[in-house]
Amino acid sequence: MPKSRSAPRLADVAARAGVSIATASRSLAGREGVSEAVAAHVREVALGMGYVANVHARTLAGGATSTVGLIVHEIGDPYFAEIASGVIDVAAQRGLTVQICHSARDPRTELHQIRTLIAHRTDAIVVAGSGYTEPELQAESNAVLTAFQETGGRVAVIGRHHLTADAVRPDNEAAGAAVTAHLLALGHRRIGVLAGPAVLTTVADRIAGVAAALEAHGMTLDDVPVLHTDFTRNGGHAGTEQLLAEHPDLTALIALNDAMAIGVLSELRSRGVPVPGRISVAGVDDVAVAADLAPSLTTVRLPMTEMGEMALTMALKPPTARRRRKNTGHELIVRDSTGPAPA
Amino acid sequence: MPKSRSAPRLADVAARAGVSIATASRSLAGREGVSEAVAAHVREVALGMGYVANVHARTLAGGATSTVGLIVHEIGDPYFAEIASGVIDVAAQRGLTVQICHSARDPRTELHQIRTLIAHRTDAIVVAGSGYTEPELQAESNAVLTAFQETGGRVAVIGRHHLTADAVRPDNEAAGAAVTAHLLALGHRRIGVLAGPAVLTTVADRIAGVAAALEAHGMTLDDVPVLHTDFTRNGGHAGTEQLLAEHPDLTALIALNDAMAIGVLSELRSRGVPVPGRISVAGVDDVAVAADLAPSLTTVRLPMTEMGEMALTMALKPPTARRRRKNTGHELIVRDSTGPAPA
DNA sequence: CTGAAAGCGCTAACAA
DNA sequence: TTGTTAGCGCTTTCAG
Repeated sequence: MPKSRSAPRLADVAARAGVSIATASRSLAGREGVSEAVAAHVREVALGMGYVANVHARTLAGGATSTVGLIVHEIGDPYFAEIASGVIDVAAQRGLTVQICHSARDPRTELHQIRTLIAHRTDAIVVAGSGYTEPELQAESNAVLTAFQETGGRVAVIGRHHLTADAVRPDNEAAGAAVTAHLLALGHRRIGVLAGPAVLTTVADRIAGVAAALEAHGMTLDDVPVLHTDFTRNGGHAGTEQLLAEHPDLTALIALNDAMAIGVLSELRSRGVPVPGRISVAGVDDVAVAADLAPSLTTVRLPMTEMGEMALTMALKPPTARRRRKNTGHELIVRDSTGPAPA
Repeated sequence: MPKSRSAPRLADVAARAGVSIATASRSLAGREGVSEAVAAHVREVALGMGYVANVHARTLAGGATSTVGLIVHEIGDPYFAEIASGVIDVAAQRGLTVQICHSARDPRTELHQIRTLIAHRTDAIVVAGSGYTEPELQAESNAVLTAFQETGGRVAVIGRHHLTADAVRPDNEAAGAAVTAHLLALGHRRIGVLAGPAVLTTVADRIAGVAAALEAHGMTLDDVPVLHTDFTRNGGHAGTEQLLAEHPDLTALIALNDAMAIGVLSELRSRGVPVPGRISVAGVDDVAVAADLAPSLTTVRLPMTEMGEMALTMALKPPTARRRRKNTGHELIVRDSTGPAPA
């Protein structure tokens, strides 16, 4: 790290301005108890010297910290990139900086990253990756985060986690139900579901939504093939191949996120299968490019950027006795990738 | 920030282990001068107490910060998200954490973010956003970064910046030349260029490549309309409209990044213009979705993830007397959005 | 091999 | 209104 020899310190500013470091500190922090004239002078001197307070010293001394942590599965995934964008903007607005870590969809890595963030004494931690259906997988993370909160740390999660913290809850079940209902309304009955790992609550919840919509039409989940693969483009790609091999008569494919849906469309196109003429395709999330695919993708919009904003805003609020919970909205976006079931 | 009362400190570990804090520190840091037996015991006690060193105290005392900074224009842009992914992975591999800031394509904001990162005493700073053609716009940033480097900080930039630092240089000019040559080879002569803000070096360099390729065919930049709009999907969208209004006879459109190209394709599709039948479209970057658009996008691949990896790796190496420079490769990826010029 | 003690730069009582 | 001073938790000489 920088051998801070030579980086101007508060003491240097104080000396140059001819005041004590206490006065300098107050002036720079804009705190009470300094004559405006002196304060202005100090600020000017500091500016002239290019003084920037050492965040570590400030934090250690009990001043406000200034960083928050964000854990995503993978920032290259547009879903998380959009959430991150929201988090970063809210943070910047409040003079905070964001540390981003990858959990790589692995609970052990997630735990490790949580520990890292805690070591950095971030003011708050936002866990944006999906939760896990098995509580044991997050038990240790929960213990660590609970301890963190007991010492004054703030935590917010996005999604359904087995973590004791405030939460932003995407309408996953409603989203799953919405696409399914849409397809059913179009007359589809032979529907295939491409799902991510069953261990993710996001996947489980969306499937629950699918089931609910099916039941409203007198069907059950047993009537539709559900394939669990990676929650990525490749998962959608490979899954389509397998699903169609086993069920060549499917007329619609639901991908439980847009990344998978993109893989589905790609696979279908390379096979020359008309969409939606022969098979309709729908996703969930409404990532930015969904509208630009061809055919444009029917999906359910989840407000990712806003979810990031909400999560950090929530985390930064004074804690309440009870955990807060905030549901997102969702909106079915019908585009060109879905159409009536072929006769 | 966490009222660290109750978060175990080194002193607590030392007390519990029955040693001095100096010994505890050495043991935990794996430093010389402690009997292996004692060291092991201390580590065990620390683990048992869930002890995690306070990064701020450690940094203040002269240890390494273990965080690096990354400045991108906007993380929601896939180009930067992919770079960030590379940076984060390399960082994680070395036990470092990454602070990400948005510069929003504004030099003043960039300067502010650089200051912020320096205040955080990050070990290194990676500036991933494009540079500016006007040196004055980055003069202050350069001064600040130079001072940072003089105090031991490390800096690497991606792109052509007026900043004194190691640099990863995307083959922007070659990329611009490659798409242009490709289109010319297909017989196109009435080519329109959709460019981002002229003030960005990325844009300037890619245009220079376009010019070079044109000249190789006995043409010049004056023979093709160049429109400067936003370096985003919307820029491509709006730009297409304007360019076609003024030059209805164009047979090919070069967008200087894929985000714009996506906007171009979208606009063309909504107008019912056949691509590439009537107009060919090409981009630059090869973001992940380029292959999944319809028609799939002809573009030039720049290894974004790898660029992120290279930049941080470079920044983390011991500094050399001369600035390092590393060029990326590039590869023309011909897909379905380009075809022979209509007769 | 181990411990005591002096800071790192800043904030926040407490004095003046 | 301003200055003095005691830490914040850790690393690192310097003694023992």
